[in-house]
Amino acid sequence: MPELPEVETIARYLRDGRDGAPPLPGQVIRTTHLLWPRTLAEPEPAAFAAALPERTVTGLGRRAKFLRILLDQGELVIHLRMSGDLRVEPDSAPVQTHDRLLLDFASGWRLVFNDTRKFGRAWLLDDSAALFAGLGLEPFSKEFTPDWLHAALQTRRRQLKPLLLDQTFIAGLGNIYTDEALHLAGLHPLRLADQVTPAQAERLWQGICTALQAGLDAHGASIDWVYRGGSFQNEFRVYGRAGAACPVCGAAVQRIVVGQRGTHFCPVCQPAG
DNA sequence: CACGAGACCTGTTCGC
DNA sequence: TGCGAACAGGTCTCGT
Repeated sequence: MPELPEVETIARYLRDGRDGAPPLPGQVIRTTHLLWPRTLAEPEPAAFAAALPERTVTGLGRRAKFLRILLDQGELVIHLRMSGDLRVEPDSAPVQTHDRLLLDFASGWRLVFNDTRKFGRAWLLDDSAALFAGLGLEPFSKEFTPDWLHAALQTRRRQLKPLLLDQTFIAGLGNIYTDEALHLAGLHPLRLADQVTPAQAERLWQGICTALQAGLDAHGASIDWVYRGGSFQNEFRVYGRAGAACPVCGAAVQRIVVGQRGTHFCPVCQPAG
């Protein structure tokens, strides 16, 4: 579920507090409960349980789709993958189906990592540099420019859709925002990267920035049974709209499969070749 | 280097 | 109504 805008939205909620729940910074961990061992990528469960009590949350952050819970010593990194979600509630609240990891704070509040499909992972690290090594540029960084994008595209001979999903190229795009960005740019998802002109690269850069910012402004997208209050799903131009009218030209949105991912585009606004 | 298939998981929706 | 297939916001690994 979560792409950059969703993870960033969750990080902001955790940092600032929401719906009566307190901000996480300042919270002191009292104890942990690991309900599904494979959710913990590192370290071993015993070391994890022994290390966290008494540590204090000092801040929240995000790198790519990784959520960073900074501690007075080290940090807890969480990747929500397809179905993960985080919530803050009193530690007296009943454990829910698919809850995988609980952090109980001395204040009586609790952070819960819920993850239906069990793809999500958590790492307790002294230093996250190694985990983040190899990730591509952040789309909201000053280094991400039309010129950089055009030059980077020239070095790859890949279809745009899978390339934009590649986290070592640009970090944070997922299936929704990639389809939306390509539609905004008027570029076919199967176009080859090294055939993109400077003008087209600039449109793609703008499409990526516009789609991600719109997602952030809407507090992310909420679909199906995973709901967090975001509303970007109401603004989808092509994602999940196969057969419906393109908002620009009215043609029927097409769905194809690229790299095993559903891919949505307008055949008129995003011509092949 | 690029690509496709399979794995990891559970749940919902679709088609017959 | 029942039941299997297809599909879902992600990423890793392996074989070609």
